[in-house]
Amino acid sequence: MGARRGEDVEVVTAPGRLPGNDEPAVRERARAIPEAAVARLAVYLRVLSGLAEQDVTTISSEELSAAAGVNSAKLRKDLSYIGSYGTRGVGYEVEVLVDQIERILGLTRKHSVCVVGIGNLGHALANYAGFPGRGFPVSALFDVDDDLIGVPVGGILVSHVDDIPRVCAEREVSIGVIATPPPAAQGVCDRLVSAGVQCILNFAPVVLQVPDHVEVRKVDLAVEMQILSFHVARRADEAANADESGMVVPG
Amino acid sequence: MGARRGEDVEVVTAPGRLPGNDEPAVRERARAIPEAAVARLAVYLRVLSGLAEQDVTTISSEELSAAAGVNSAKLRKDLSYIGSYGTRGVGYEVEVLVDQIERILGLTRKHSVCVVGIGNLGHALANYAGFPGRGFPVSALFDVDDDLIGVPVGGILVSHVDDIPRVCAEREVSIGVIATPPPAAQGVCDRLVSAGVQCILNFAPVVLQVPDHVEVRKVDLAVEMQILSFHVARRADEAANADESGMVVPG
DNA sequence: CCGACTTTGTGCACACGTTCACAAGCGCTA
DNA sequence: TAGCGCTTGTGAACGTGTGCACAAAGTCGG
Ligand SMILES: NC(=O)c1ccc[n+]([C@@H]2O[C@H](COP(=O)([O-])OP(=O)(O)OC[C@H]3O[C@@H](n4cnc5c(N)ncnc54)[C@H](O)[C@@H]3O)[C@@H](O)[C@H]2O)c1
Ligand SMILES: NC(=O)c1ccc[n+]([C@@H]2O[C@H](COP(=O)([O-])OP(=O)(O)OC[C@H]3O[C@@H](n4cnc5c(N)ncnc54)[C@H](O)[C@@H]3O)[C@@H](O)[C@H]2O)c1
Repeated sequence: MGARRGEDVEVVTAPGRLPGNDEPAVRERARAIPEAAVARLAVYLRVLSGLAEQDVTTISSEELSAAAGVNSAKLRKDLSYIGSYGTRGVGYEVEVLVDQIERILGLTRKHSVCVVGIGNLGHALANYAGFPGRGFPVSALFDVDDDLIGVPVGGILVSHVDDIPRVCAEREVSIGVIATPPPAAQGVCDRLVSAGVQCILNFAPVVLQVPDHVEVRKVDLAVEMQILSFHVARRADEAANADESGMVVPG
Repeated sequence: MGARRGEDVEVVTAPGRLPGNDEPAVRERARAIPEAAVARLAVYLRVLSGLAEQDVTTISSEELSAAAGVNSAKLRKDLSYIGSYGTRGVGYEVEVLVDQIERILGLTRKHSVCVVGIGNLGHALANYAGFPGRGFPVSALFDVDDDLIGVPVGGILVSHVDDIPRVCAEREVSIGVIATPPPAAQGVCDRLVSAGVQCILNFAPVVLQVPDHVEVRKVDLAVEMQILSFHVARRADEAANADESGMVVPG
């Protein structure tokens, strides 16, 4: 290994210098769980919760992976990131896995959520029973529309966006959901950040600029649609190519 | 190159044998665009459309990448997958890029969308102006609730799920959006698939089983929240570790 | 107590995706 | 036309994620 090519220019990776760069994700501790694995753990957790309700007490990696729609080796590797809680020759205890995944995902602590922008989407989110049911109580709603302020939606009164700092502090909001029109999103984001919210879920189709310590995830339906569209197009292309090149003309 | 290690076991990649395996994604043609790049192309497209409206005619990879929130090298590589449409020393013509990305994403063709499950979320989706605005006209709505059948939502009458085959064929639906309660999702999915829908966007928190030729994307808000929760927890852990190990106790 | 059988946990190789760094190419100026 | 400065396009290194295949470790029947 090493100097395979003759012109290695002493790549030293600039030890600890790097000015204001992007911080890919993890640097310090090597024992980090891959982001992709975290997303899957959340899925396993949902499947396992369902199984627990059906009084299933034990499950093998093969069965669980089928239910979660993944490869069984991947499932075992994912679970290995959080520890060794299986019994060889038997499988995993459902309850143990639920507890351990919840621990790793930080679900032992409740995370209060606020929704900003109580329009079509905001209403649906505020009324969604799936959040509180999974440890994410919606505890504050915000909008700028005077007709909405003070109105109860899903059992919670809508506050004015100007009150974000106070209300978020009082109700210990740790996750902010942005469901405003695109032009308002960055402004709302800035307010949330200065109110101390460190996690943001953004539905507005804009790229948010945030400081390094804030985690943003976005849900962009148009992008999802376009990815689907791409696959349709690619498939059509392949079919066309197959017709042209490979296929023997019948007759 | 070649036999670096002493025990090369003649890895021949089993020429064309592979029985009924999973087909990871692409195999045949090497000139495939990475999935991750496709998602970003959709984002670039949105940014570029905004620029075009502001009469920006030319943009460099540096500027565009900043606006899209990615590394400029990544942006250039992404664009290189679709061809060479830049001018060295100058940058890219906005209009050209828009056209080319739309071509690759298959957006030259309109993709009719249907929404199944017109509850809280389904209403929001049916009323969402962002879909038709981006080439995805919502052309059919379905539910099982008799009180909803025949009612107009967002200008379209709600049909009964039993009519999925007929209505989807008539209106040439190519993308199905599932917004039903979780237990109904798989059934709805099966109906859509047998009606010939090949792309599905699923909001119900369940793992859908579909044939190989159907493309499914899921939007799972609880999973998104849990990923955010994980990062909060990890951050808290790191802080605690830093306190314990490294930091000098003051005083 | 042993040996057969089952399933986990993981080392390893490969595939995919990201980033760097720079030659190639273009426009502009003299 | 030659030279200069700028930006693209990409080869190659690197890092991350995936999947195979198997040893390790357990259960269970005899
Ligand atoms: N409706 C959908 O199904 C859907 C789907 C995908 C994405 N989105 C995105 O979600 C966002 C909301 O969509 P919608 O359909 O609910 O829009 P909407 O117009 O129905 O609601 C927007 C709400 O935000 C409020 N608002 C405006 N400016 C604000 C500000 N500065 N601070 C706080 N609140 C403010 C408005 O008063 C309104 O109540 C948009 O960005 C949209 O692109 C919506
Ligand atoms: N509301 C949200 O913000 C939100 C967020 C994330 C995920 N989801 C998920 O989206 C789905 C819908 O959520 P919602 O809040 O709109 O629920 P909802 O109960 O308001 O609406 C569900 C609708 O589906 C219809 N339906 C039931 N069975 C059906 C069937 N077999 N075929 C067709 N339609 C059927 C019902 O009549 C109802 O109109 C759920 O799976 C939910 O978990 C919702």
